This record gives sequence, structure tokens and C-alpha cells, in this order.
Amino acid sequence: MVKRGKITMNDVAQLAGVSTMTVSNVINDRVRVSPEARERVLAAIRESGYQINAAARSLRSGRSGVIGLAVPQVGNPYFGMFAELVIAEARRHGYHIAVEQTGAVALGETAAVAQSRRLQLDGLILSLSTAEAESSLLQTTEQGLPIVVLGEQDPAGRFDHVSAPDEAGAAAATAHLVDLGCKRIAVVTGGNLDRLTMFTRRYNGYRTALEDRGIRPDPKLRFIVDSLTREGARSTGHRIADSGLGVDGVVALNDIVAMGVIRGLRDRGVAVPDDMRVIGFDDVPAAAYFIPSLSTVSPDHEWKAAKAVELILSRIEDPLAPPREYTAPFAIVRRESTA
Amino acid sequence: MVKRGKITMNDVAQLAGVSTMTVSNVINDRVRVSPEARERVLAAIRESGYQINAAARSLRSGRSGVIGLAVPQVGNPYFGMFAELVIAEARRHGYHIAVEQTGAVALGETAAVAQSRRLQLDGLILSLSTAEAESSLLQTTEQGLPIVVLGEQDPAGRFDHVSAPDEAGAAAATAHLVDLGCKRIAVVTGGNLDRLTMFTRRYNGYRTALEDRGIRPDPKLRFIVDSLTREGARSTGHRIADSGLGVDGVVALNDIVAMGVIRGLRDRGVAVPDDMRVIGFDDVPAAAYFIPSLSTVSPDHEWKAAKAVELILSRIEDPLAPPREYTAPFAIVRRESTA
DNA sequence: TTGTAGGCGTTATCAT
DNA sequence: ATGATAACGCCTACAA
Repeated sequence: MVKRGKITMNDVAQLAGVSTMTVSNVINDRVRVSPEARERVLAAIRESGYQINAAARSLRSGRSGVIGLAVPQVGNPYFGMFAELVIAEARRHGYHIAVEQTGAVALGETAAVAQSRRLQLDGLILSLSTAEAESSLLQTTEQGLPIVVLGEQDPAGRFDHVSAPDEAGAAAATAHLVDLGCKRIAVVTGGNLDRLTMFTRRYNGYRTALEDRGIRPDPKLRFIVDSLTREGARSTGHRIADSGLGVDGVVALNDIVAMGVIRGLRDRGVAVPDDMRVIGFDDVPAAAYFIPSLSTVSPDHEWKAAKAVELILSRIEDPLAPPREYTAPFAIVRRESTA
Repeated sequence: MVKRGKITMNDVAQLAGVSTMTVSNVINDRVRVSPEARERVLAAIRESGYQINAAARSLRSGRSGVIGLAVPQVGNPYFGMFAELVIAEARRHGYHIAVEQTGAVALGETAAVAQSRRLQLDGLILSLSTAEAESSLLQTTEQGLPIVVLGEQDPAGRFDHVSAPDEAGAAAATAHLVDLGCKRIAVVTGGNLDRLTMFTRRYNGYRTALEDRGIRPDPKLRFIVDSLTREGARSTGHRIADSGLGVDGVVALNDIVAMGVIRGLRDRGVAVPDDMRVIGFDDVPAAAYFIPSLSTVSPDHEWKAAKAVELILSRIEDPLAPPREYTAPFAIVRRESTA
């Protein structure tokens, strides 16, 4: 009894001997439908293998039941893990997630926003890496796409925003190294430090932690990765090993970089933690299994994912509510790399 | 001049002083439109911030321009990397990718298929981990959803299929260890070995490589991970270290497992490669940066992604063509873990 | 080259 | 409780 091609609600209605609206009412259990009618409809659905047409529903209702999640790359361990959590959390609320990739560039972030509108997504959780995408964001919210921003904050503070504990986390990481007796603590950060970015905030955390303990941050101990990749981090590890600056501790801006740096140090025969201690940021799944296992700042990822979903849903409910700002709680996880 | 709410093609037409169809024709550059009209339309689009409504287009045309990609989890390094490549390749062909997660269970795989139909996806690239989802697949293709299968092959061979070089790759990995002088080579695999799965095929590769060299595979050297996670692999590493079997080489079914095993060995003071050599499978991005860097079977991931996209596009073109079968080329990458 | 009519599958509204 | 009707925004077919 399986019909080839498209089976519509109408087909189901005929099969069940009811009207299209009754089928629709059963599916969405909107109004009271008599038990017999409901039963016949459900049987007809099973028999025909009917699947609702999301395009038609979305066109008619204006809602797609899909929320976008735009991240730089899903292949990145951090964003891959985060996407998984968001997908699970959204499903709990009856929503589906569509993953977009921005490549961490403004063009990609703008494109993700445009794409979300085209696809009639009900909202967008956007992990921002640039500030340049802001103007397109503003235009978009004016046109009614609810947005929650992660990572970089828009300067005007007009969006719901969930951030990592950048300053406090980096400060705690730095303090951890100081407490262990490290005297020459380097920091590995990225990009330029003019604007207030994730890099800047983590760097600031490092600096204030040192200053709080009466240590003058040495500009020579600030290493900039030339690219935010494992390879970029590895060569930064080489530079640190070759620097002759007597570095005995490293605060890395994230775990990928930390592991790349450790790998680079190892290339030069520098052992972690024996010769130098290293701490990361993010607590990606691989961190606990790296050799040496990686000490790191561990933000509550589940909390972050749940908060992002909660915010986007309430923003969809009430587009005009004032924007809200949250920072994830964190803990320092001590592992072998700072033993 | 930015209008709030939904801007339709009609609004653009009015703004430009033309008919809706002219706007549609400009957007899809279908027929010849006079330069002046086209210019006015483009200006109106820019001015209004118009975005085409994908739901309406999809409803009308029956095509969404979106291809589904169903993988177990995007947080997994292998699938995250693979998703990235597929997304990039699809974009090159003007298609968008929607990522689904199956959790590597039959229920999830079936659900992904149903979801793809609901969402009017033009096709589905499905990374299969189970055989149970097969019946639902068959029903689906009958209803016109083009499918390309990765990973597990459906027993009936009714789908386009791209596989990893499981047997040949595992055999080459094993041969590599033999050539290095390993005498007691263990294999770490998963699940039961009754059906022909990825596990079975890689295990078979290991076995035939040994037999080809006149070595009798010792059943005691076959270790089964109780869960396909880093933690499961780590505890397998413990078991290998504690086994007292004199293992001097390990063929792991994939890189995640290989790294987990190395971590577990390290927990027991077994050094890789000094005390024991380990080789993985997949060449995930992290493999080259692990300590020790991981020797592994490196399938051509880009080839695989490109082939999957190529197959799904041609399947969309011609739903009735006979199914095709491809296996990715590979190379053995020698790194520190087998030095 | 441009415009008009109709329908894709669903649901809101109103009527029975 | 159930059904008829119209409309969501776009595109195919045809007409001008």
C-alpha cells in the first residue's frame, strides 16, 4: 500500500475518509478530534508512509522549527563538541539545528546570517569571531531574525550574548602556574590586541593575574601565533623553546594551541611538565587523553549550550525584550601538563 | 528604506516598477531581461534587503538545493573533519549541506532518513554504522530520496557506496609492523565480528596480512573495546599492558582508539614506540600532533568527500542508474608511534 | 521582453 | 467535532 512519489495530507485524508483539516489537526493535535477519526488518520499515515512537507508547513506558518548554529568550522574539536551539545539541547525542546560554517571570517558570518533568513530559520546562534559582521547583524534583527551571539561581543551590546569566562579563566590559569612556582610565564595569544576580542580578554586575564601578584608582565614573553591552527601553535612552541628567555610556564589561549605548543616544545626536546608547564583553555574532549594530559580552564560547556538554546527560544518568543548577557562558570582542571 | 518584516518578490517588483516574474527572472537569470529592467530590479533588491524565501521556492519547485549529511556525531574528530570537506565540496557545486546526527544507532539513522524527507532535502549522504537501518532505506529510495552510503555497506548493494580501504589499509598497517620486526601484534577492534562491518573488514585485513607472512593470528591478541570512545580505548590500553602476552605492536581500528590505547599504555608506564609500537587508521588532524605522533592509514579524505558529493549529484540527476561502489585510495603514514 | 493565472502542501479562519 | 475556503511566496505555462 506504499504509494510512489509524494504523498500529501490530502492522500491521507482520502485514505482515512476525513478532510484534510482533520489530518492536520491530528498531526498537530490542535483541537479535539474524535478518537475514531484520530485512529483512522493515524492508521492511514502509517499505511501510506506519509511525511509532512516541511517546506509547505514553513511557508504557511512562517515557522520552520529549525534554529541555525553558525560556527567557524565543525572540524574544530571545540566547535564540534559544542555543536553536539547544542543539537542535543535543541532537540529536547522540539527544535532542529542547522549547522553553518563561517570560516571565522566576517564574510562567512554575514553569509550565515543571510542564509538563515533565506532558509526561514526561526533563529540563529552565532559564534562570532569578527566585529565586522556587526552591521549586517543589526540589519538582520531589524528584519526579525532572532540572534544569540557567542564568543565576540557586539560592541553595541544589542544582542543576547553568552561568553566564555575569558578574563577570569585566563587569570585563574595564570595564577595556577604562579602558585606552582613558575617565574617566567609566557602567554600565547593571537591576532592584534587593539580591539576587545577573545584574545584580548584572555591576555588581559593573564596580565592582571600577574600584576595582582606583583609580577611585571614582560612583553617579550608574549607570543603571537601566526595562525590559529595546530601547525601555527607548533611553530610557536619552537619559538618559545628557541627564545632563550628561560620560560618555565605557558598560558595558551586555547587547548588546540596548548597541544600544538607542547608538540612544538617536544620537537625541541623540551619536556612538559618537567622543563616547562603548560595550561590551556576550553577542556576539549581530547585534552584529558593527550600526553601529557592537559591542564586547562574548563568552562561548563553544557551550561553554555543550554543557555544559548534557552536564550534563542525566549528571544523567538519575545523579540523586543532587552538583550541579556551571560558568562559561563568554569573550573581549573589540573592534569599532567602542570603537575 | 529598509522595510520591517517579510519582503516578498512582489514588494521588490513594486519598488522596481516591474512584474513579479521579471524579478524572478532576474534572480534566476532565466530568460533575457532588458538591461534597464534588470538594473532597476537589482537596485530594488539591494535597497529592500530582499532575500528569497527558500520555503516557497522549495514548495513550488520540489527542490531545496540542500543535501543532507548524516554522521554519528560531529564532535568526533573524523566525522567533524569529513563534514567540513563535504560542506566545502557541496558549496562548490552550488549546494548547501544540512548536518544530521545519528548517534551511530539504527534509530538515529532511520530518523535521519525520515527527517531528510520531511525537510525536502534533495539527497542524503549517510554514514552507516548499523545494518538495521536498511529496510527503512529501501522504503525511502522507493519514495524518491537519493541516497549515498558511506561506511557500512547495505548487504543488498542497492545504494551508491563509498568505503574506506578497510581491508587493504588494515593489512598494510599490519604489514608495516611486521616489517619493523614486531612479533606479537595485537589488534584492537570493536563490536561483534559476526556480520561484515567496518570492524570485521579491518580485522580481516590484519589477519590476512599476518597469514600472508606465515604468522598464525593468536586469538588472545584480539582485544575488543567495550565502547568506541577515548575512555573505552584507554582501558583497552590498560588491558593490553596488563595482559602479560608480550605484545610489541598494536593495530587499532581507528585513530581515536589508537590514541586512547597509547594513553592507556602510558598510564601503565609502557612507552610508545620504545616498548610497543602502535598504528591507527584515518589520519585525523590531531594524529600528526599527538605525542608520539601517530602512524596511521591515511585514506584520501578529500577524494572521499568529492566522490560522495559527485555520486549524490549524479544520483539526483538519474535516480534509476545502477548503484556504484568506490573505495578510497590510501597511504601508510609513518610517524613516531612506529619509529 | 514582460505580464497574468494557477497551483505546489499546509494551516488559520470561519462555517456547519 | 469536522469541513470548505483562502492564502503563505514562488515559479511553470501561457498570453500579450
